[in-house]
Amino acid sequence: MNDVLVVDDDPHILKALKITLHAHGYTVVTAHDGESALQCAARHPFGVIVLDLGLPDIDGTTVITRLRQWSRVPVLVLSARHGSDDKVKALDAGADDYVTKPFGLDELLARLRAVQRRSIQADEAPVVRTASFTVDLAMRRVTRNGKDVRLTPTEWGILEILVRNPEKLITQHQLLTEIWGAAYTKEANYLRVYMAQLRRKLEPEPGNPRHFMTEAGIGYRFQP
Amino acid sequence: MNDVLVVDDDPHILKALKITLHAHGYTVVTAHDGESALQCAARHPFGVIVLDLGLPDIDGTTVITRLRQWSRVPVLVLSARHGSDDKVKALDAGADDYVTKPFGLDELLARLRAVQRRSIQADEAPVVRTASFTVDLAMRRVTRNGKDVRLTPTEWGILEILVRNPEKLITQHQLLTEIWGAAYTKEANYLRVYMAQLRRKLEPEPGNPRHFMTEAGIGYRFQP
DNA sequence: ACGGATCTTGACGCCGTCTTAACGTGCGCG
DNA sequence: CGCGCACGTTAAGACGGCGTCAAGATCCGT
Repeated sequence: MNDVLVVDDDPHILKALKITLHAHGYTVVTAHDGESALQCAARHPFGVIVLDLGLPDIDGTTVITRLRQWSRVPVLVLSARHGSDDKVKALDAGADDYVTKPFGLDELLARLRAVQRRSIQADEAPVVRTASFTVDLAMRRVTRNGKDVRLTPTEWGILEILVRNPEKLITQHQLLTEIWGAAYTKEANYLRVYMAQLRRKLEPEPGNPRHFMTEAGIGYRFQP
Repeated sequence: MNDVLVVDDDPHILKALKITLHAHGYTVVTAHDGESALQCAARHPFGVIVLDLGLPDIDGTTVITRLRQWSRVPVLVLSARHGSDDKVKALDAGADDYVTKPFGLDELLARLRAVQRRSIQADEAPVVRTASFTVDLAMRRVTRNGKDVRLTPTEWGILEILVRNPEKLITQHQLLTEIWGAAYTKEANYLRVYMAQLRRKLEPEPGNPRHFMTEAGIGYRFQP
């Protein structure tokens, strides 16, 4: 859902936005008029659409209206016009935000984040599922076979770090400093104790871990 | 859900907004600083909050951050500062839109409509029922076995935050800062006293709580 | 000013969590 | 083959948080 569709008839702005957004981790698709923008949006589900109001073929507000007949994708409008009439029309047509040129790129990025955050919240909670248990980061809750699993604060701390970095190797040093503080980097024993408890509570076979893998001498890795 | 909370320290702007919004069908409540705004928001579910960044007591961005710890109500920020740094901070803290003064009233109204339209899907039932009691957030009333239960202001404050976030774990820190203020984050004792009172008034078995669960070392969770 | 409700504060026993240590196991390396 | 290292497992004691109660202190309406 990090795909963004940028619609503008000015090739310079288009190129600048494409480069900037790409540099910030977005996958960018561009369109230069309203019709192709609508077709693009219909063919591919974007996380957000950046739309210039001054398009050669159809009015930008019309684009929003037609888009809103079947899609709820967040739309951020760009415009050179400062007239509040245009803003009102675009927003009431279904736009989610409105930025007038010239604009700061960091402001645009912040508004993009704000607009996207809302649509994500409306859609789904940050939940991580595995074959044997489910972790709900927002609710701070772990479920296994439909039953809640009771975790102590330390257990949850470790689980959260691992689960937020799936497939990624987390060093013992990282875990120890994050949970206990920088003074405890030598207490690898703590990790062994708590990893054993986590596995006993969450793994189908605590002796043969499938989700909490240990990399000897380095750290641990969470496998969804 | 047409209630709007307007937060501004300038009484003239406050009055002007109140009149204008009221003329357009909104029910308006006003606050003149950050603390009272947060308390207002905790006691009454608003459809949208209009927040000026320049408040006398706490930074507007901080208000948003604290509000976002337990509420998803749409927030529209007003500010005299054109600097994009302020915009970025406010938006990333969780604001939904940002308008710089001076602004057109019709633009503000349009942005209000846009912000509210998005949150419609997320709107919540104002009354929460459990097996043993019923909470009406709008009426500020708790019923048990058909009888009204009398709650003190503090008891209600805690209950409301918990009930507005069903299933979700609320940290002691969140509760203490929202009810007593940021200076009381060490007084976990208060929570124990009031949780005991809430359970005595609402739980079938205060000793074996079924709805107000405590997560040792972290906080509390409301179970409908 | 008075009285009741509400909030603050302290003390106590209980229980869960953390810490720590000891022991067993598997693996690599000399 | 045996030694050492890292890891897994377990258990016991220390520690701190939690629930509970009750006694002041404070707020508020009459």
